[in-house]
Amino acid sequence: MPEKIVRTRFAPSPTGFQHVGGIRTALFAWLLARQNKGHFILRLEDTDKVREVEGSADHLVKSLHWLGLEWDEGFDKGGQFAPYKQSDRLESYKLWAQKLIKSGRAYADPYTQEEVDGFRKDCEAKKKPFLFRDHRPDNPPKWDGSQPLRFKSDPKDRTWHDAVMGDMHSGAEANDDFVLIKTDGYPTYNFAHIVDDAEMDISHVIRTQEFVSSTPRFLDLYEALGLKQPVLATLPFVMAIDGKKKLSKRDGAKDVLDYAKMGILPETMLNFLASLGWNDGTEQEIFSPQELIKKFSLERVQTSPARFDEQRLHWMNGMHIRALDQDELMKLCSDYWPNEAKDAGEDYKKQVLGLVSERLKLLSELGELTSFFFADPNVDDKLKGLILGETKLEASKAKKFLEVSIKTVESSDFSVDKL
RNA sequence: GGUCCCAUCUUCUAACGGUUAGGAAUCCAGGUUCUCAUCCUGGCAAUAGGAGUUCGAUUCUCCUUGGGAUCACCA
Repeated sequence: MPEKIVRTRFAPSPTGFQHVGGIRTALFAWLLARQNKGHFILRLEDTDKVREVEGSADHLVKSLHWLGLEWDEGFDKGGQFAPYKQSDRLESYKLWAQKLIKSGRAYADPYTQEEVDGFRKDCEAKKKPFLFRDHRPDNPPKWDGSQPLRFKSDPKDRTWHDAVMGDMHSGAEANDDFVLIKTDGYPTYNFAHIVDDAEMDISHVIRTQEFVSSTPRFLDLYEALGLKQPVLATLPFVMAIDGKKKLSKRDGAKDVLDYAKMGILPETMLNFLASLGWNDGTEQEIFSPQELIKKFSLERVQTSPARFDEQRLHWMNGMHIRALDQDELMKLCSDYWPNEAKDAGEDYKKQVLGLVSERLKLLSELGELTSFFFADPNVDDKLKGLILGETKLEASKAKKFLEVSIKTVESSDFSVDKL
């Protein structure tokens, strides 16, 4: 039997920029696909029209391009299972929904929003967990799209295997009747991603921990739809610097392209993100993208969360900068020269770069590190006046200026305290 | 509150049930380099707590504690 081809996907929703946590998920999915000569698919999960942010898709494409995480099929370039944008796939979801209705596994939710909220509050007051299925209507109306379509869950104990987390289990409480199709006609994530993964023949679903608690529902849905479940791989969170919360935009996570602006190299970012939750078991710390592809394995992914430590990122960037040859570095630096250097010749700049490349951690440091190579220093007139009694500094006087300065410094008590 | 996940230095992490618990970032002390940086040497620093299994537990089991996630017509 031929080994099934590995097909992984990255499926963000267009709600703004990509932060490094999301990118790490993309990276691991990409690594797995590349390692197995499989396909990496970029899908856009744009079913929440309220949260959608203009320009997100372009920004996403730009971010992945910068990192070199190229995809084989995607919402912007098509492919065998196009379209790859959920809002273009509504017919598919309706078809699968009809199947569920026919088999008695989906029903129209007859309640108003207020009624459901009432049920919920009731349970809260009684300190009981709220389960929609306790309010399942006996004779639901025929679904006409004006009501939410709900999944009729099959609550039971479930066990499953996660390629990273190992054996997992959950009780029947984890299953409930969730919404499949909203009243705006769009499917929910819970429904849409299952349908898409199946139709796009995704072999490995890689995502972060927040979905663990919904996994029993996904399993329920696979069963009801008669679909084979893909390999599930759950990644630990990338935590914010303070280590208290998963990294998120709300708590100040940075746009991955901000790191590009700072002069973090893409290979540094990939290396660093890979090191957050994965290592090859040796003491090697610096990996090229090619080495990552070769050595990555889901089995060696951690189960515990890691913090995003920028200090370590900067160190790693220095290591990657030093691994470049001067010509490559020269090319990358082109946007980072100080204003003073705009009239300087390439050869001169190259020499300057040679002098500072050893100490560069971020390309954006190039300006302050080199500006004095391109401009005469600005000597404070007041200081000159103080020492020489005059403010004009000609070549003949410069020597005297320095001599006096040295004497002044030497004769003073040049100690930390005095300073 | 229900359900679920997690737990080694400050941080990222290594350790077939047997190691003086290793490496890396940071910090400190030296050395090399006319400065800085690079580089080299050394140092500080951890198995959350308690039971159990075992000749032996960072590793397996249970409890406690702590942290996190999720309980939406968001993903």
